[in-house]
Amino acid sequence: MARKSTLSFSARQRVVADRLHSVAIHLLRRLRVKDTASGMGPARLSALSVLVFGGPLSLKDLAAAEQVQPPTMSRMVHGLERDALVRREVVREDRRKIRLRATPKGIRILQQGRRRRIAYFAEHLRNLKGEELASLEKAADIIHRVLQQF
Amino acid sequence: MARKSTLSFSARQRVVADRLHSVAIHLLRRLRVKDTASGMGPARLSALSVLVFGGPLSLKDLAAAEQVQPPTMSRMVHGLERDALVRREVVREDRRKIRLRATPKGIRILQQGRRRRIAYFAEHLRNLKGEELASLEKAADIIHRVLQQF
DNA sequence: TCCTTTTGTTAGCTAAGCTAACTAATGTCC
DNA sequence: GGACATTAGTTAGCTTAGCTAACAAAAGGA
Repeated sequence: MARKSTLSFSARQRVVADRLHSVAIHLLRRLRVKDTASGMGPARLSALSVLVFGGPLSLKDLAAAEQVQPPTMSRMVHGLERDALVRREVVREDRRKIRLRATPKGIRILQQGRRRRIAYFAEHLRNLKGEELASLEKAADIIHRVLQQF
Repeated sequence: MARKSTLSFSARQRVVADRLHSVAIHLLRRLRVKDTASGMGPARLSALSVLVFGGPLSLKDLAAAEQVQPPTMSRMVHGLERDALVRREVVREDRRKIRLRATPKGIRILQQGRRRRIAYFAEHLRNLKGEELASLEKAADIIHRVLQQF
């Protein structure tokens, strides 16, 4: 532990960033296994989750939220509509736009998948002590705050 | 804070799992932006990183590490070879197998990309207090340990 | 030797990413 | 009101990444 004090402050930030980056990647890689049950690819799941948790959006806004170009989202929405997970509504004030909304079926399927992931992860937290769980909770809050100022 | 004590232990595990899951997704989504500079898709970056940090592997093992089927990895390796990021070596003891190894160019490009991501993330940790940084570090260790028993 | 298993590839499909070029609706300026 | 520019979404056509099925070649074992 003595070595820690020899690290400059900014080097320590890099170390922490590196470790969190690494565990985030590996965590999501493990949890991804549970998504195959939904029958949807990760891109669709992610787009659908934006609509479910963030409310209706235009195609352009949804594309931006997913960091994807409009044509890509256009086709993804087609697939989601075909499977009745999303429906489009006309926007009377601006008839160029479309309003994309998750259907009840879309909401249900997404939440089931989410529950599967969370349950699987929570399983593996069972052996942690209460104090360790508290550490994780605190870290989640800190990262959440950090992300807001990105 | 009083409400916390009304949660059962397993409910608290689910809450923590949910929050960590959520911040992990959003963190990686932000950092992904920096990967466009590498000119490689996420699948290639990820496969290459396994070779760089984990050493040479057979195609089958690399496919398993990436949770992908052998034909998928076969094509990905072709692309990586074409760009001289990976090379294949014969395994004299078993001539069915190939040994995949990252080239110096592959190593360099991957490490540059990784540095970009880490630096970008570390930037945003600058405003944290030392105590908060320590919380994040502790959490990363705990998650790392949890992942090992998946 | 002959059969089985293992490793990797090929063929052919779908989904997901991109840019370029288009249509339709809206906004602006005279 | 008409001409032009801007904005929203789609279409076309390309690449990459995922899959299964079917195959070839090497290794292993009866």
